[in-house]
Amino acid sequence: MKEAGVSPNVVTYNSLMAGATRGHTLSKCFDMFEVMLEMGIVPDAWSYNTLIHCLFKYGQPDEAYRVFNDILLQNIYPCQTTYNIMMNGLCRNGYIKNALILFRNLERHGYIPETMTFNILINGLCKSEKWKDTMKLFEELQQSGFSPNAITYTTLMKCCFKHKHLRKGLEIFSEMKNKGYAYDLFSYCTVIGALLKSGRTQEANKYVAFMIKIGYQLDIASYNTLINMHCKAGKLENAFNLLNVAEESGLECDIYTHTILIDGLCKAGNIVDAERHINHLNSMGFYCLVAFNCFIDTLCKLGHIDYALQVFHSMDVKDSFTYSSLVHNLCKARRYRLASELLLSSIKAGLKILKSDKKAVFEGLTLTGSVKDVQTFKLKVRVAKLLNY
DNA sequence: CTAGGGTTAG
Repeated sequence: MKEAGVSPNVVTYNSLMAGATRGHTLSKCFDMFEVMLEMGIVPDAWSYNTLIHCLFKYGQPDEAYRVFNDILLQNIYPCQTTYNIMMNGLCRNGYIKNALILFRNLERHGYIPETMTFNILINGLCKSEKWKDTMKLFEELQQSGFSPNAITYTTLMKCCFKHKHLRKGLEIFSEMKNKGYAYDLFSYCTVIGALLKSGRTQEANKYVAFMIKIGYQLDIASYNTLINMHCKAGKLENAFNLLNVAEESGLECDIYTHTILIDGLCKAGNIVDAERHINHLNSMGFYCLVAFNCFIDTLCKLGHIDYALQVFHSMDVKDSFTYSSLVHNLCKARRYRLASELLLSSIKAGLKILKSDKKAVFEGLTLTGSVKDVQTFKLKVRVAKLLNY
């Protein structure tokens, strides 16, 4: 543009800011905003929307809120999108309450929310495990004059599946189909994924058949779902064949693809290839925590707990799955002392622990340790929890 | 410029 003698305007810089946000750089987005100011170009609502979105996306809710307040003081009027971005950003940074307060305040000032606004809040409520409030808002959406769409239904379904309400989730899928929103690839992947996870292979196959019949252009996420289906059935060869099909159609496999295949290899008992695949990923600079978790869990189940511990200690990042697999399997192997130490470490790391793991450790210690040991351990757990909250 | 899908433990 510069060479052609064309001067950039506000739209040019808005585009650059949006691109920077997608390309994962907060600083670049800011740079573009500043260059725009230096050039004497006046930012518009779009510029601020993008800036606010970028700040939320990269975990700076306070700054985002400051920018929002700044524009209220200027002559720039926030639009529907501004408010949507605010509510979405608040939800994603753990401020669902504030998002709802903003929503209700806006309503009082005559703001009419659209389907997307509801979807943002429904998603936020789902993620913060508030099922009743979620359904209340869903009711509100239906009475608002706007209609729920495929995104609304998929969000609700995923929330059901996450909380093991498989039947309720399938009911929502039926409702969605009856209302004519079923021609949607995302919703099929959600349903199939949930069925596979709960071991309902037959039903999963049924929906896969529907999905194929509709004739969607499959993307990598849907291929991952199908590859997972073959892995769960123990048909590794089919899984790898499908991987080839995906790659031949120009798709690039991602971290999910690798993880699904590694888990498939593990579950098929092929720990040699699973480890090879993990090392291959590492050598390319990918650290895949979930794949490590699958590997550790399988090692434990096959009785190689000490090797699992070795892998565990070599890991830079661990999560509740990593700890839980080891704690559970150490208990099964009656190695309660070590299990209790790991359980304590995970609490200290601020991770969520399973009731079943805690129970197994307590019962194991009670069975094999002295009463004093058990009491000391309980005290340590309590202290660790207090320090976390 | 903003909303939904796909991977692991129990």
